[in-house]
Formats: sequence, structure tokens, C-alpha cells
Amino acid sequence: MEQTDLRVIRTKKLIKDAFFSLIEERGFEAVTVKQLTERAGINRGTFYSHYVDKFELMEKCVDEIFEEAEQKLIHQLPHIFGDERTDNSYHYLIPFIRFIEDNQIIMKPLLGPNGDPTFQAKLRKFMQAALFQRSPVTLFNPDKMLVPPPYLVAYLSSAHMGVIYEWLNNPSSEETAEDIARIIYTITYEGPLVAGGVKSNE
Amino acid sequence: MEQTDLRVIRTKKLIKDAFFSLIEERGFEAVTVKQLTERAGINRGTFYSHYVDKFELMEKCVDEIFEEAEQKLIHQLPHIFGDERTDNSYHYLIPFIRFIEDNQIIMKPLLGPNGDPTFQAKLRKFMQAALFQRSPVTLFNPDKMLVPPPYLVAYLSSAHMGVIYEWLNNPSSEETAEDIARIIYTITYEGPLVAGGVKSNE
DNA sequence: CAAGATAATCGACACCGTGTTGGTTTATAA
DNA sequence: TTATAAACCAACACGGTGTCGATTATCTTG
Repeated sequence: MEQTDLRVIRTKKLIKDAFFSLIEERGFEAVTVKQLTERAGINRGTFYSHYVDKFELMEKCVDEIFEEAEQKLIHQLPHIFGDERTDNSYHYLIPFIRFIEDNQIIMKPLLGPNGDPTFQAKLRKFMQAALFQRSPVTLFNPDKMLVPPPYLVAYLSSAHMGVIYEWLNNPSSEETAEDIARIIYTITYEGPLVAGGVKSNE
Repeated sequence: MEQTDLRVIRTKKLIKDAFFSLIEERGFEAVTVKQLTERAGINRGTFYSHYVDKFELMEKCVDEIFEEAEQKLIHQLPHIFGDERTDNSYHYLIPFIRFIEDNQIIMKPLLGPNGDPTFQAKLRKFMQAALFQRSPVTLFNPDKMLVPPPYLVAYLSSAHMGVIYEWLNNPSSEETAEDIARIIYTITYEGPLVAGGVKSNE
């Protein structure tokens, strides 16, 4: 299953580069195989000898991204667990956000208005797993829950995604990944109303 | 500008009905004008005499929905302001959620994995306007904000959308619109950690 | 380095959906 | 009832898709 042939490697890279640049320009749905191969400088038939269509190409790309994310997050988690200070527990978020930042070129178009809702759902699920299954800090207490757990999970994961989306799509945003992690953590930990200055800190 | 001709009214209704049923089955992007007109039982040319393409059709449909929402919410707001009990202020949410419930047939496919990110962004913006511009309860205090306002707004509006999405797409959900409003309000007011039983209520 | 393998190219093909046109039929409003 | 215009119909050019067989180029292995 190893791809060693230089021609294959070269061609696949050309395809993916062209793919991402086109997605950025026109959105995934508007991309045609014809455009793609023209920009990549390869024959259209060559594309079809590697992928059945643009959807499979997208799937493969997304899989690669999540595979890479998986490894990076696992690699960084032990480092985070070293910090035992609870008031810095938003550090759990940093690797995740930094990963998105590193892959901005792909993430931005996929998360944006011309993006792919399937990918957005996948990313949200991925974050849920990262946050609610690995981190001991944010685990809920089933006995004291005021609302059904699925809704709380949906609330939090969507909220996080919303902040990240705002960060990516706001050109004036000077915030670093750490800033965003801190912002998300502050709202979640203090509660939205305290963070908004409506309720005083207890 | 009035549409009085029965033929026009009938045709447009046939088009929209077929459109929504196809979106539900295959997602917006996969719908073709050919399928649409076949299902509607009209000639393909007739479609083009009403809309330039499926995108304009979608735009018109969405506009109608938001127009209807606007009127309904404005109509219901005074009724809500009658209740002055602050612990019931989640009532602000009810009309909005009930409206989504009423238009489930359209909302579900548009918000789902095969949905339209543009529409989702539009709906979020609409909710932001409804929540943060009309309701006096959730207005923030600029001086005491712990995080930049845009991020708090993004956090809350995305969180709300996430809960509603979970509600629509979870077949086992027995909750009413009021239940969902209460859930959202509880998490927002008490804070996610208190709602999750991690932090005790102050 | 040479030989065999295989990847990439080229041109052509049928197929399908799009958007438009001109002419015809049919339903509606006055 | 009649003029109007909506809906139908058939045909067209266009562009993207996916496939195929033959040819050229490039790489890997011995």
C-alpha cells in the first residue's frame, strides 16, 4: 500500500494543492474536476485514476487532517497534564485551537459560509471527544446535572466552534490561539452572564 | 407586483413543495432543476420563467421564511414583556424556537449535514438580532466584560443554535419548545459548569 | 545502465444537466 | 366571449462528467 513512486507523490500533491486553492476561491461545491486538473497542470484522466470524484478526494483530505490532528493532540496531552493548576485548565483547548490555526488554509473555507456542513459536524464531534472524554476537568456530575447531558454537550461544543469561527473569519482579530483558549475558558468557567458583566462574580 | 393569476400561484407552490421534498432527500446542492420540475409535474422551461436558477429559488424561499419570522416575533414580543419575572426571562427564546419548530420541514434539511451554511449563518445572525438587540435582559455591561464582546456574542448564538440543532436531529427528543428554551436559559444563566453539576450553585 | 513496469498523456466518446429560443396550446381575467 | 399571458413542447449549444484504448514518459529493480 506504500506509495513510493515519485510520479504518484508529485501528482497527488499537485491535485491537493490545486484543490485547496480552488476551494478557497470558489467553495467546495463550485470546484470542478476540469478546473482542478487544469490548475494542477495534469491530465483530467489522471485525476480519475487516483480518485473516483471530487467527493472522494475531499474525504481523503479530511481523513488525513483528522489523522494528523489525532496524533498531534495525543502527543501534546501529556505535556498539558503536567500543569496541575486548575485555573489554567483552558490549556486543554490550546492544542486543538492551534491545530486549527496551523491548518487555516483548509479550515477557513471548510468552516466558512461556502464550507462543508459535514466537515463542521465532524470537527465538532472531534472536539467533543477531545474535551469530554479525555479531559478530567470538564467531566460532568450526572447526579447534579440541571439539564440533559446531550444538550449541554451540544451547547458547549457549538459555542466553542462559534468562537473559533469568529476568530478565523474576523480579519481584525489579533488574538493568538492562547487568547482564544482563554476567552472560551473564561466564558465557560465563569458563565456567559458573568463574562458579559451582567452578573457579578460569585 | 401582486400575483393574482391562479396558474402562477399553483405553479410556484408546486415548485416549492417539490424543492423542499428534494432538499430533504438529497440536500440542496444535489437537487437539479430537472428533478425538481419532474417531481412538480411542470415543464422545465416554466421553472426558468419564474426563477433564474435553483439558487435564486432558495434565496426567495429563505427571504419568505425570515419575513414570516420577523412578523411573528414582533407580534409575540409585547406578550412576553408582560411577564416581568426575571427568572422566566428565557421566555424571550420561546417564540424563536417555536418558529423553528413550526418550520421544521424546511429547517431540518437546511440546518442538517446536507444543509446550507449560508442559511445557518443567516439564522444565527437573525437570532443575535432578536436576542441581543431587543431583549433588555441579556444586554451586556461593556465596562465589566471579561472577554471581547464579539466573541461572547459568537459563543452564545452558536451555543443556542447547537442546542436547537441537537433537538431537531435527535429522534428521541420528547422536549417541547418551552423545554428547549428552559434548557438554553439554564445553561446560559447558571453557567455551563453549574448546569453540569461540576460547580455548585452560588 | 538497461529492461520491464507503470504512471501520465492524448483524443475521442456518450451521457447528463443547464439555460435559451420560437412556436403552440390552454387556462385565466376582464 | 375574447384578448392576454402562462404553461407546454422540441430543439439547440454549451460545459462538465466519467470512461476507454493507444501512446509517451518516467521510475524502479536487477
